[in-house]
Amino acid sequence: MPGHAALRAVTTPTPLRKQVVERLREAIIEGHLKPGERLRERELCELLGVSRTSLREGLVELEAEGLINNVPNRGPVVAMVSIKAAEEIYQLRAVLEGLAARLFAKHATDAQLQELAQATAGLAEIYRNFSASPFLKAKSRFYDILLTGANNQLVAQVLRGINARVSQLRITSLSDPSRLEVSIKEIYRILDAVSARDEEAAWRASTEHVANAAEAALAILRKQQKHDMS
Amino acid sequence: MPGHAALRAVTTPTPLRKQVVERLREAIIEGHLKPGERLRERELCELLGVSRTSLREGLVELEAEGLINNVPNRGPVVAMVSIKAAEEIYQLRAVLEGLAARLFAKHATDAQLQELAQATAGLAEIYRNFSASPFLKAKSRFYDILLTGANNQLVAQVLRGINARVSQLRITSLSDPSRLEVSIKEIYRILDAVSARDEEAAWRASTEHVANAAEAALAILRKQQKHDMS
DNA sequence: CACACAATATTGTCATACGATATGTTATCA
DNA sequence: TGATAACATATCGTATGACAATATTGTGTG
Repeated sequence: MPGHAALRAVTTPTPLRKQVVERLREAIIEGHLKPGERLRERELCELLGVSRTSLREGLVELEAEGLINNVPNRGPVVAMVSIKAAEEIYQLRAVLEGLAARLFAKHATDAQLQELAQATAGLAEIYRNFSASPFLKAKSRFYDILLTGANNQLVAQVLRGINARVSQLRITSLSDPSRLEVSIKEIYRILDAVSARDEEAAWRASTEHVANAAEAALAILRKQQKHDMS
Repeated sequence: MPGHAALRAVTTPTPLRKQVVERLREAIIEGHLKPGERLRERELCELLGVSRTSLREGLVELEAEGLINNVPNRGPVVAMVSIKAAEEIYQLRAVLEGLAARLFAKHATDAQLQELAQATAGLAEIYRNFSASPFLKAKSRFYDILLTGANNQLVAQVLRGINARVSQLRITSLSDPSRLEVSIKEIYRILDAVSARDEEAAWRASTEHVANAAEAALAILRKQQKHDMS
């Protein structure tokens, strides 16, 4: 927009609390704060440069998200994701993504369908000359489109919430390279189903995709845990 | 060792923040705080007899739960449940309860199955000489058993969260008396399915039950809204 | 070495303060 | 008069300091 340089976009500065939440969430997902680790308020205040007031409000939000547990009079601890919890997460994810796919098949515009097709093609392309970071980015793009087209913000919100917890495990589709190829095929199945506006097929393809991913991930997790014990 | 935490919980008084959350949540669900109503911190502090610190921490939690919206520099507002939001909630509830029923069919002990049968019988009994409050209590008992037997705490937690939002609508199964009888039949269908350990049937019975309830509730909601406009 | 006990750290809650933004009111001017 | 600018007030976002209650750590004693 030329002219009127004085006009700034109406932008409310992000509240400190939100920034706290974002930075801590990232630190937990990235693994800089490890499961079981205690979080001392004083430390975090200094680290983030905010007052206890804002910090504690942020912690409450993270607790609601399930990323930390609050032990009375001991303060917050980075949540431990047990294998049981991981199973629960995958069970939930399956029906959530299934629902999203079904709703996408029902509601998505043709433009959104096309976007999803492009995203899928991009995913396959990256897979051919593989590289991790772009792959994850492309996958996240796929789900963004899917959730937008599904037109159910609540499902999107819940999915985002539990995804943070899965990320903590750092068990992605990449952990088991042998699954990558079949994983891509499963995604194409989802795309085909929604393209055909076949809700049932979209549901099946999506839930089965998650179930398979869960199987692979949980196998790795169980092996890891056994290893940890020695 | 788990179990210690439970012991401590008995000993320690519930934190003020939690009490704030409970009381406000109840006030919202009961309709004493109405959708769209502004919540002034100062007022609530006096009303609840707590400091702004504790109150605000509670508000953060309620916001995460979706019961209030925070408008920057204007403070929290009791969330408005639009018809669109209600639709989204019912869509989500259907798959969550479906999953719970399926998991119950798979994992529940025989004792839990029997409990569920009793709860269902109790529900039918109350229906015969009807009275609202015990009916709702019995229904909530049914779901408690179902969710316990499903053995997925995450699903239970999410369901509890969104149920608070549905309650806000004060559209219960009671709003449409003509649906009550068929509703009971649907619940028996769920019971029969899980009793037979038939996961697929449990899934179908449960999702269809919610879908039917949604249809009835949304019809009433739409009518209400039309009426509000005049 | 185990155990009691004192010293210290940390959390939960409160009161107070102050700038920034939003709302409401009054004064001013065309 | 009606619109608008200037001002006054309410409320939020954040910070600081305080203090009791509980948890953790360190120390001395039997």
